[in-house]
Amino acid sequence: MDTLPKISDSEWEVMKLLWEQSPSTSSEIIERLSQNTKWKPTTIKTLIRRLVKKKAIGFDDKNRTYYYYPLVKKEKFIRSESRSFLKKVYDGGLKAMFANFLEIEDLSKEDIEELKDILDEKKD
Amino acid sequence: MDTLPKISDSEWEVMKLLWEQSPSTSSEIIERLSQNTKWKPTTIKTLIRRLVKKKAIGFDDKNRTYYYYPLVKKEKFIRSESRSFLKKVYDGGLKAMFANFLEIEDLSKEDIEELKDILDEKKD
DNA sequence: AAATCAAGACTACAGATGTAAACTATAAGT
DNA sequence: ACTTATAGTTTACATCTGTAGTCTTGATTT
Repeated sequence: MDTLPKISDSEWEVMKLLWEQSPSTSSEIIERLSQNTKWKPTTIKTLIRRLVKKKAIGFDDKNRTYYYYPLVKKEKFIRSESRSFLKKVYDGGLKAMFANFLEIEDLSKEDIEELKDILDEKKD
Repeated sequence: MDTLPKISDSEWEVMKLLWEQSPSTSSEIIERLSQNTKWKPTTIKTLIRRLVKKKAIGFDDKNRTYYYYPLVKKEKFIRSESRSFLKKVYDGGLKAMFANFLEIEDLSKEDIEELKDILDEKKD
């Protein structure tokens, strides 16, 4: 497929779990999401169902229990999401965006060094 | 105010115009937005109206024509939007985000140097 | 003064989203 | 076999979004 399905903010949480660990059953997903959110199990089931409908995730049916897994690669998603964010908020200005993040986030000296290293690698 | 209103993607386009140039009349906004979008004038008027309702923008009424201007500062918005993006997509991992953007976007050597300078200043 | 135009207000309407309760069917325990 | 717990399905419902048409009213033109 070429066009990535649109994933809502809440659905993202489910995707992130599955990208991190799949296949997972819905109870596992519910279990883990309940730790960080206040969502009721049915809410999470709805999210799962919608992701299936959007073809963002699939599942294997092993005697009545579904094992869910992502159908779209994390990288593709992150890339697309990152691009649209950059465009929407910074009008595509990567440097402006970087500068802004450097200002609004607290960075330790170590972080700063690491970031410089990352930048250096790019300069090859 | 403490809680920023939620601004939709389309509404952002209006905000960006007003942050850049305000006050503006609706015809000016319509005029300028029509260049980059396919929105009908009424669509744009709806966006403006919703932003007023959300208290993201305000207006002065000068004999039947409204002059709109932002009620929330660009910086606050960008900051909040940036933070939630970082959290949602990169789980708050600034370094991961940087590395990823450097991969998918192009930065000139000069840009990289500038960013490193910013980092150095940060290190004070 | 009558007709017309422009700006804003009101109405519309389908699809997405957040949030969840109710229902169903099956597997498992007693 | 009967009850119960469980996973999945259906239904719900208000709000937000994208997208726009219609209506009203004061201003402008003839």
